Order: sequence, then C-alpha cells, then structure tokens
Amino acid sequence: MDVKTVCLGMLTDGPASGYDLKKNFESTFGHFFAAGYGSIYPALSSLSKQGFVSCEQIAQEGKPDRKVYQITEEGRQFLLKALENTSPCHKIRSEFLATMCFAHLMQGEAIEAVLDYRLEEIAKYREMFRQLEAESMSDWEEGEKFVLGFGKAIATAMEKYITENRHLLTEEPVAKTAAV
Amino acid sequence: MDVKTVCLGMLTDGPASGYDLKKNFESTFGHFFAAGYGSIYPALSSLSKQGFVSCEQIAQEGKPDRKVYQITEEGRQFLLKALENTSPCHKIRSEFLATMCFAHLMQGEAIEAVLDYRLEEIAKYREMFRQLEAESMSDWEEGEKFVLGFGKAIATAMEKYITENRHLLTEEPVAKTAAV
DNA sequence: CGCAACATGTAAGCGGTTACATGATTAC
DNA sequence: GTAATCATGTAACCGCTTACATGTTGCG
Repeated sequence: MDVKTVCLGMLTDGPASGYDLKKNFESTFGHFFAAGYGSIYPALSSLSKQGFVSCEQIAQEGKPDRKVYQITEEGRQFLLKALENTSPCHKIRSEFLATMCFAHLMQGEAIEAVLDYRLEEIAKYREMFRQLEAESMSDWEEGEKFVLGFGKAIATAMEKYITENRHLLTEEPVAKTAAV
Repeated sequence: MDVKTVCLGMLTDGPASGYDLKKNFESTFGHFFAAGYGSIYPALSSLSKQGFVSCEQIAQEGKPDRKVYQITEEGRQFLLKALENTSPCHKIRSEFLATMCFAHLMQGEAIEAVLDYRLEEIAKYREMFRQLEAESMSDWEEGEKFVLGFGKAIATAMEKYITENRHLLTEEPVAKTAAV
C-alpha cells in the first residue's frame, strides 16, 4: 500500500484537497504513515488520471485554485481490492535502535541525550493522541480508534522500557572478574 | 544513518564479508533495520572507495572470492562522528495500521485474516528473539541486549493490544440509538 | 534429486524526500 | 514586522528494492 492508496482511503471520508489530506497525514496517520506534499500532490493527479478520483476546481482570490477531490466508483472498487491484501506489512526503520546497538562506542552523555530525545518524541506523540481524543474522536470509525489505541499502547511500552532499562547503557560496567 | 553507516558499525565487531553482514541484518537488526544484498554490497564497495574499510580478498574454489572487510581508523572516526547525532529517528511505515483505519470498508473475515497474519509475524519475531538469546547472547554488548529487550517489549505490547482490542473491529456494531 | 547455504555482484526502476517557486491573509 | 495558515505544484535527487546473473558444496 502506497501513498496513493492511503489518499484514496482518506477520500472515502468525504471530498478533500491535497492540503486537507496533508493534515490527516500529520495527525491521525502521522505516527505510522508519513507523507509530504511532494508525495500527495503527484498521488492525487495520478489518481485523477486513472479515474479513481474526480476533481472540482474552486477559484479563490489571491490563492491558487482549491482542488477538491472526490473518490469515484472505480476508485472505491480499486481501494476495496487493495484492502483485500491480508498480509500488509508493518516496518520499522530505526536509527535510534541502530545507534543504541553501538552505544559502547559512545560517551555516556551522548547516550543520555539520545535516550532523552527519544522520550521527548514519544511525549509529543502522546500529546498529539491526547488532543485527537479530546477534539474529534466522537465521529471516528472503530478502525481509527483501534489504530489510535495501538499508537498509545506502543508509546507506553517504549517509554516504560526506556526508563526502566536505560541504566544498562549508561552505567559504568561492573569491573569484570578476570577471565579464567 | 543509512545502510552504509550500519555496515561500518557492524564491522567494529570484527572483520566480515557482505554475506556475513547480511546475516546480521536478518537476525539482530532484522526487526528494526532491514537491508538486502542490493544495498549491502554497494555500501561496502563505497566504504572501500572512501577508505573507511579495507578489503582482503580470499580466493576460494568454485565460489566467488570471499571479500573480508575491516574497518580502518578513518572509518572508525567517521562512525563516531555519525553516532554523535543525538536525534536519530525511529520511523514506522505500517500498511497494517493503514488497512485497519479502513476496516469499516472490509468484510469481517478479511479483517480477522489481517489481524491473524500480524499476530503470526509477531510470533516469528518472538521466536527469533528466543533463539538469539539462547545461542549467542553471552558475548553481546549492553547496547545489543537493550535493543533486543526493546524489540521484545514492543512485540509483547502489540500482541496484547491486538488480542484485547480486535473485537472492536470485527463485532457487529451495536445498533445505534437514534440520534437526538 | 532437490534444496539450503555459501558467495558476489549489477542494473533498472520505484517511491519518496527535499528544495524550490509563489503569494495573499490573518493573528500576535 | 513576522510568523503561521492557506494552497498548489515541479524537479532533482537519493536510497533502497527487486530481479537478474552465476556456480559449488553438502545434506537429507
């Protein structure tokens, strides 16, 4: 599943512009599927060429025309087919964990800084989740609630693990008893 | 941090061939930083050109020469610099969660299948962790243990969340009481 | 007999990131 | 005045994936 398909999925919720979708990518989808304008706009124009979305151009003063996209019946069919894939992946690409693998090559302060930064990032996600719940959760589909809960559960687990185990990385290793 | 830098890091553990590194990418690093031969071999030859690794070519009968790479002092310096980045990212790209966001467009059976597949994948990681612990953990750096523990903690949290909340996605929604 | 492990690489292509380009309006 | 929001897009680039290409040894 690529950015195109996710855009199509977002449009099942109602017509939207590329700009609108970007906000979705930043909020609801932000923690597990990132995308920038450089992916979104080309995706929409490609979907349009394929006939999976229709586009209504709304003139505006001072701003570029607002292009509001709507999913078509063919688009909906295509999306449903895409969702039939029963083995979607879940990939992690973590420079954080890679760095921690080489912690023994780093200075204690640097390790602490990396761990603190990670905790801050998690806290940001937490805050985002909190706001989403407060603001707009009432009209969500169950799926979206499930995904939000998933994000929260993982955030909690990461936070807990890091705070409980960071000492392993930063404490001076106990003098090893001489081998043999 | 890219594949090149991770390869360089792996070589601090001792000389190795591309083939050897691939095994590392499949075991220890597999759950958070994937890489195939198509990334590894070019990475090594690039590192070699930059003088960050030296290469000893060992002739073999019937097989291509085994190329054993060793990190150089310049390589080590470069790696240490790279590890100074105190804000390494941790990215998730999840087709699984994206799919679940659109669960309301899917049939119950398909949703179940996706969830079951995810649980199976997690179980595979779990099994891999178990084997790593049994086999080779004694000579690991603290960092590697930390990262393995991290993987286990996240796997546990995901498993728990999915099993406890999957019913939200697959049960028939309770008939909504008429609005207002 | 067939498969897994050993062992290296190239080349095309894809998907996504980043930087660039433009510019009005509104809130602080 | 300056930053954020609204609003769209292109183009170069980068890094990684996938498929291809080749061939031996050893195990069950």
